[in-house]
Parts: sequence; structure tokens; C-alpha cells
Amino acid sequence: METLRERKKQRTREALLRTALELFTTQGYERTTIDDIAEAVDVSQRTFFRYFAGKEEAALALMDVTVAHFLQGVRERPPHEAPMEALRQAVLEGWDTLNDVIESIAPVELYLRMCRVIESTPALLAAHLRRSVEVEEAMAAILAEREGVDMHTDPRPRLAVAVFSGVMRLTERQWSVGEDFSLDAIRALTVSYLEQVGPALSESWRTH
Amino acid sequence: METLRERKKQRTREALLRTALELFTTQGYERTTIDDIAEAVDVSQRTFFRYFAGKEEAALALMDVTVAHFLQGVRERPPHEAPMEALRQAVLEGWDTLNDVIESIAPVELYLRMCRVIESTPALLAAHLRRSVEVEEAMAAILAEREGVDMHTDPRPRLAVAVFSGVMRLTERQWSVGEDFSLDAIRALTVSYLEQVGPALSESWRTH
DNA sequence: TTGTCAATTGTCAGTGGCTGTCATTAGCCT
DNA sequence: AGGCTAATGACAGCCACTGACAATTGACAA
Repeated sequence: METLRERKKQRTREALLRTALELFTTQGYERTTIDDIAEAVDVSQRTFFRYFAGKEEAALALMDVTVAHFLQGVRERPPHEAPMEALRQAVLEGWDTLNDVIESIAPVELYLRMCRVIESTPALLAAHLRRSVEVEEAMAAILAEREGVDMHTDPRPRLAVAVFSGVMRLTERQWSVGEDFSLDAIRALTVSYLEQVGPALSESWRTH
Repeated sequence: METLRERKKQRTREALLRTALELFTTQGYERTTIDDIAEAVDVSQRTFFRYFAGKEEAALALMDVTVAHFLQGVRERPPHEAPMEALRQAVLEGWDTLNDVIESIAPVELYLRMCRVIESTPALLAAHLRRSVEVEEAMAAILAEREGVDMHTDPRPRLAVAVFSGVMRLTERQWSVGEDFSLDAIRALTVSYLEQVGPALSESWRTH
């Protein structure tokens, strides 16, 4: 961001993103048109599409940041940890340090509100889930390299990631419908849900 | 389908669906417009939307059938089976009897081709994943009732379903990118992947 | 059979997301 | 200052989708 041009671009992008998120979280995703956003930032509609591939990309921009943050966390886990344990620690630490990574873009509170918008907007949830598939692929690649296996012949990396991601999605969902939107709350939910995966799998649940 | 009117409606719907699937699998989902489909069936574009809520709904119609088939299979599992075992058996049996359920709508081969289209078309994959969330909710409800637990306080039904669904999505994906598109192949993959979930979870994968 | 009612469809106009094109503007650099 | 290039705006157009209303067509009773 040396030249004036680059700084200007940066500011336009930030303004668009902030305005978009603000509108999405206040009047809702579907009730917000691209024209609304562009007009509020005072640029043409065409300019919006030069910064974001689509409406969804703006809505999910914060997710990209947190996902990248989490993936980096996994990469930095000590190699002696078992795969699932590495994932678990990376998420827990990820929640703790989320603030630092996100605050430069938007207040964390906006992130939390946006999560709920995503969860309650079919089109957004769909886009989010599809992106998650790509994230899972990247995560599997990281695990495979960590453990020195080939993910194209060994299904375990993808399996572990699939299970883990499924559980994480559940916790996020549970968190987004609850009353406590603090990071502590989702941390506790993460721990609790991961603990109960084992019991949920093989045993019968009935108390006889 | 007593009256002439009802029969006519049925035929229109079938024609629309068949034509849509045919076009989707031959020229691709995105390259097929609603006008293409409507014109081929010789109805107005508006009529298409009276039978299907959107383009996606037509593309995923066969999935609805197989999902309903599978859910019914779970409901009919003997109560003594453990939750995961019931799911497992229901899927395996579901593949075996898929032919009977689908053939009345479209040849199974079309279903298989459509699966690959879904997997390779971002917009469709997204819609498919979102629908899966609802299916998982239904599945969790079935399990919860089977086991006599309350899914709103006990996370285990949703957890079991999340894990199971994650594994199933992986097998379907793997199957759709492989060379063998037979039902036998996906049956074998299902068994193999479910077997490897356990090993993938807790142990280290390295051979030391 | 015919006339009435209701369901199905077609037509038309419009919205919103998104893209290509081209002229205009604005920062950059010599 | 003036030429170059990147960023933007303005415009036209495509496609998915919706609402409204008119025209058609099957159902059903008189």
C-alpha cells in the first residue's frame, strides 16, 4: 500500500465490505441489494463486482479470514500430536486469538452477528457449506503431510477432517441459536461436543 | 391420478423433469436455461416455475427420492440395532433397492450421471449440501426417537448423524470421481469408509 | 349438452444478480 | 506537461425468478 492508488483501492474495498456487512446484519441479506451497497459507498454497481465476485463473497469474507487463521493454527501444531488432537487444539486456540485477526477488518461483534445471518439465510448457508468442502480438502492435505501419508490412496485424512468438520458445524450451529454469543461459549461447546463424539458413535444410548 | 387434469399435470411435470435432467447431463447445468427446458417441453417459462421452485429443485429432484428412500429404510430398522449400525444397514440396503424406487422416474444411469453433475457444479453442490442439513435434522429426529432421547438436550443424535453424513458424502464424492459407477462400487466404498472411521479418529497414522 | 366454476396456463412487465464493452477519469512516471 | 495505464462509470444485455391478469381448459351439476 505504497502509492495513493493502492491506498484508495484498499479504502474502497474496506468501505464496500463494511457497508455490506452492516446492511446484511441490520436489514438482512436478501433485503439488501448490490445497488444499496454501492449507493451507500457512492460507487457504481459495476465497481462492487470488481472487488467481490458476488454478493456471497462479501458476506463470507470474514469467514475466509477465520478459516485461514484456523488452517494456519493446524500447520503450527507440534508434530507429535495425534491428528484429531491437533485439530482440536487448533480450533480452541483459534477462538482465543480470533480477536486479533478480525479486529483489523471489523469488530468481532459484527463477525458474530454475520454468523447468525449465514446460518439463517439459505443461500448463504449453501455457499458457506460449499466453501467448507474446499477448506476440508486443504485441511486433509495438511494432516496427510503431517502424518506422512498419501491422501489420494489413504482415506483417513479426509475421513478425520470430515468427522471433525461435521462436529464443528454442529457446535457453530448450536452456538448461533443459543443465547450466549461469547467466544467463551463456543469454546465450551467445542470441548463438550468433541467429548461426546465417541459415546455417540458405537454404543447404544439407552440406559438399561 | 384419477381425472384427466391430474394425469396431464403429472405428465407435464415428468416431461419437465426428464427434459431438465437430460439437458443438465448432456450440455451441463449452467449452460442450460429454463427457457431451453420450457421450450423443449413446449410450455411457457412461467409454467416451469409452477412445478419447480427453481432450477436447482429440478436438478436435485432425484436426490429427494433417494433420500426419502433412505430415511424410510432407517425408520424400518429393528430397534435392537445400535444407532450407527442402523444407519449403516439402511444405506447399504438403500443402495440395493435404489433401482426399484428410481426407475419409475428416470433410468438409474441418469441418476448416476446427475450425481457427477452435482458434484462438479458449484451452485448445485452448494444447494445439495444445504438440503443435506435438513436431511440430517430429520435423521437425528428418527434416531432420537428410536433411542428414546431428547435431541434438543442430548447432542448425540445430531453428532452421530453429522459423522455418518460426513462419511457418506466422502464416499459419494470418491465414487463420483472414480471409474466404476456401479451400485456395487458405492456399496463397497461405503463399507470400506465406515470401517476406517474408527482408525482415522484417535490413533496416530504413522507406522513406527 | 350446456353453462358455470375453478384450476391451469400464457403473457407481460418488472426486479435483482451478474457480465461484457467502451468511453472517461485519475493517479503514475518521465 | 504530457503520455501511459489502471480504475471507474455508464450502458446494454442475459438469466433466474415473481406478481398480476387474462385466456384457456377440464370438472361437474343442472
